[in-house]
Amino acid sequence: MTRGKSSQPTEVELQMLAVLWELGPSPVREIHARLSADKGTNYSTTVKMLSVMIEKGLVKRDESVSPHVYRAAMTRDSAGRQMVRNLIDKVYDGAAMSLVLHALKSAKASPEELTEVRRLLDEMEGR
Amino acid sequence: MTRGKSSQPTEVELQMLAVLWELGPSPVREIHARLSADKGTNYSTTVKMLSVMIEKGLVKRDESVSPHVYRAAMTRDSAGRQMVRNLIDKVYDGAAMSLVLHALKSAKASPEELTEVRRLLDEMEGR
DNA sequence: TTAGTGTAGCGAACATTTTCGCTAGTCAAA
DNA sequence: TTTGACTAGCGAAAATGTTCGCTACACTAA
Repeated sequence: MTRGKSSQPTEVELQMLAVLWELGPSPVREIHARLSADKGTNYSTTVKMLSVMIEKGLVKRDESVSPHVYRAAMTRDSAGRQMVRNLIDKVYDGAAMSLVLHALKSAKASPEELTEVRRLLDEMEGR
Repeated sequence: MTRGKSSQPTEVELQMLAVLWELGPSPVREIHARLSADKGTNYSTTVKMLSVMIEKGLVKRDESVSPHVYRAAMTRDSAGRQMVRNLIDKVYDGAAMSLVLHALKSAKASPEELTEVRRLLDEMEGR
């Protein structure tokens, strides 16, 4: 039971979560449809992955309805925040701004979004 | 389906790279010293990891000197950019700004850094 | 009832990553 | 030359992650 480490979702787990974030709570069938579309994996694989993820607490399941309904245990935002924090620590050695710059450069942002970033900057500078 | 494969460094590989980025080109001995300090792994493990990473092209080795000298094949910046791009795709579904906002929020930025971000924003808005 | 269809789960094969034991080469001090 | 310390590398075990085959149960149309 030496659990306790808040490990990041693995590659496939993340793929799974992405589907769930996109579809919202769904039965295996639908999740699998999306997954097999770009990976061609077996239905059993999807079921198994889901069950592994339940054990890890990454997804929740509603068993009260006929085809059980699965949903992501965390929102896209909170997973994102967690992974950003992780990336900042591991790669940028805590220098979050480096990551911000990289992200900005790899983006095609709308004016509204840029305005939002600007607003947050103002806030941080205490204006 | 041509799926581009940009296999990200694994957990331990990233840890290794981080040490290399911090120390600069170094012999195994020094790399191992850092690593075992926070992981307690064996010397052989460090050597092996390094050799695996050479095969994957993640590190380079200078064999012309007595204790061979290893260095990261990519800079912290370029690895960072790659991983940011990956994170944006996988988690934020292409919405880079969401990541920027998360990163900003988890940061304690210096005025200089904020100014730099602002400058980049101006540039992007074509001012 | 029975055949057929969709859902759930288990255990094991397989793949990849991480760890280490053991062997061997080099170099220099005794 | 022998010994001991350090360096390098190989192969395989251990750990983790991914895939699937096979079984079983529930439901419903005939």
